[in-house]
Amino acid sequence: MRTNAQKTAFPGPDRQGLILDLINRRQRVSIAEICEAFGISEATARRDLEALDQRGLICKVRGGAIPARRAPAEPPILQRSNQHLEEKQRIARAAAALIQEGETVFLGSGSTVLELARLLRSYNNLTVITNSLPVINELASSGGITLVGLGGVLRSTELSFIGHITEQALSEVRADKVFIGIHAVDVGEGLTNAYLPETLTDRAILKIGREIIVLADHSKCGRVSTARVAPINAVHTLITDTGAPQEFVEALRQVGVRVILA
Amino acid sequence: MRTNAQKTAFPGPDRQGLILDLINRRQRVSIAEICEAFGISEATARRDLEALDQRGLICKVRGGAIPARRAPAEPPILQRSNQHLEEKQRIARAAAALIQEGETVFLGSGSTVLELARLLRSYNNLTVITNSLPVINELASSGGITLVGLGGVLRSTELSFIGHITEQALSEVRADKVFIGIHAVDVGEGLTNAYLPETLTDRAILKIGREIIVLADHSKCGRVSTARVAPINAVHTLITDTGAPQEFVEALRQVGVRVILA
DNA sequence: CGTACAATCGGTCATAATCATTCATCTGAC
DNA sequence: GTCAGATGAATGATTATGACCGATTGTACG
Repeated sequence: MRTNAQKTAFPGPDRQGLILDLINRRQRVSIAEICEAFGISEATARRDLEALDQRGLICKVRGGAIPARRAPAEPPILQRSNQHLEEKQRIARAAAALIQEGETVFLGSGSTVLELARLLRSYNNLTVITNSLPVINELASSGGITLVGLGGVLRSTELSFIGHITEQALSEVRADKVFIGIHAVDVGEGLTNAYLPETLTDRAILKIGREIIVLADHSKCGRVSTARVAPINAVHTLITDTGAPQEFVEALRQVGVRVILA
Repeated sequence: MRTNAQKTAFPGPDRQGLILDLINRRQRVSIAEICEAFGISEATARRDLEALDQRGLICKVRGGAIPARRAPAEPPILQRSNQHLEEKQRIARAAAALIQEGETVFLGSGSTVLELARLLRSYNNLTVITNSLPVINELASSGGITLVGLGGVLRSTELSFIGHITEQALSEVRADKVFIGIHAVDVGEGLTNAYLPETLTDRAILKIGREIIVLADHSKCGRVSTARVAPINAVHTLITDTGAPQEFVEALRQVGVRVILA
């Protein structure tokens, strides 16, 4: 009866999904650009933005819309992730090079590990276990990855799950490789963190993997923090950047830790 | 039960399989295209889509249908979540009114429950347990809420955690009130969902709370879906909107379910 | 500092497409 | 023949859309 099919447009709600993608990609999109891109009127574009804004997916501003930094709206981790960003990305690339398809890997919390997660989005046939909420968000929509979240009590400053629920879940899983960030690494004191309640969870994490790989930029090297997590010989591989003190790298290698300089 | 085969080339259920293939191949198919392709009326095309949607194989959108599972960006929850948005928000407000500070509540997955989570952001001294990633993101930055994530394997179409890790974590927690959405509610068949593997997790969820509160807009009422989750007497309270059929509400009250019309 | 101008916004309204529902008909099975 | 399920047409309800208009906001200019 009706043969209007070749109407190029995307009716209704699923156009909103495309608009959302557009906004997330371009960071800022004007009403006029949306009208042009989809061949719709200003009123409709406005309504779409209104609907997306209602659901908190974007943030309307005068003249258009910007992404709603909400899920990955990280308080402290956001500030930190810009420090040493270059080094962190290099470290993440070196870490990704250690991962093969078909493997099961654990990713811990921290901004460097998050960079690693970003690189894994396009992988196929990979199982990722994590207790980091930003990592989960980063990989949630990746079709090729089986994502296992650990659960537990959310520590809101770090956006990671910790506690006995986390530890119990850890006892149910195993990983080929464990990638964690750490607050401080020292040859004598080993791995140390700033937050005591997290220690037990960190120790449980170290037990689930055959190979422990620590990601730490040079600002963490040779430092000692409050809470002891594990001795240095728990670490198989440390990936850091070329800014790490030469003698620190040497000392680590002396005690049998493989050190990769990215 | 075996069907007929008449003048049309592709009778009944067989045709639905072909439609499913078509949708999966083309990503988006309009009603009119289906009518043309199979030589059937608009009404029949609609019925086929309805049947496929009920089984969770596709996702109906205005003007046609799209595949249920698709990698890019936000999954069907996005498409679905602005249908009946007004009703959902009213239902969410009625649900929030049942929550007092100091309580521990469980929030399930689904768009209506997500609206409830949005209302809880400003609460103080509240413990929220959830297996829904959107709910976690919504409440992650809320200082007054202790947030317990359940972990498990992430089901990417619904962004919820399911599986035996989830169920084990559930055995560790208890909640004063359990709020869940559901795909379909019927007096005789009770609660039913579209996705079979989720059933065990849903049942485990029902066990952790003293009071089970189901949130379902009127489009879910009197419907039956594929997988049985629980009989109707497992539900203590149903919150729906005023669009629910009067006789449905009456029948529920007859069997002892408290019904709140928002 | 205030005014004028333009862009943008939020709302109403009419229109057309789409949807859900009902009812009558058809087909094949028993 | 009777029956159940499937189908198609018709109907009223719902939704998406675009045009219009007054209100609001931002900005340039005197």
